[in-house]
Amino acid sequence: MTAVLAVVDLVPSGSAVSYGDVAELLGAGGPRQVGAVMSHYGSSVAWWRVLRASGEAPPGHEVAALRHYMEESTPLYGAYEAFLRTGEGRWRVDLTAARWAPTDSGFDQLDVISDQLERQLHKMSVPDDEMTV
DNA sequence: ATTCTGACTTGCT
DNA sequence: AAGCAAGCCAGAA
Repeated sequence: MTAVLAVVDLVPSGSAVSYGDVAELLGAGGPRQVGAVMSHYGSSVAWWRVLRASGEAPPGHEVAALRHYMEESTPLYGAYEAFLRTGEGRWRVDLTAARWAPTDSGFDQLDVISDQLERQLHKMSVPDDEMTV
């Protein structure tokens, strides 16, 4: 799960990714797994930058998320202002515009993260004496 | 081992 | 646009 959180940390302010994107970048698991992690440990990171593929904020946190989106000027659709005031109306994050495209350094980070994850999955501990293969 | 559940997705009405 | 069914993956019961 630390892997998921690590990926979320990579997403810059003003942009976002879907649960599925994270799973893909991670090269393991699926959207539901990412969602599960976020629901339990998401509070320690910028959770609002991970949302449904449709652009809807995480269930039960739409108001808090919207405040963040407005602060970060994340691309939005619809009557979000009205929603903030009255709680009525539909709105979404414009993922086609906000979706994060990993930078070069970002890819490097992702490699490291997915490596660690895989190692963890295989439950393989690296012998401290020889790591050369 | 089997069944259930969910901050998910996609495709089809 | 909105609802539904089926896939999907892991962890919990």
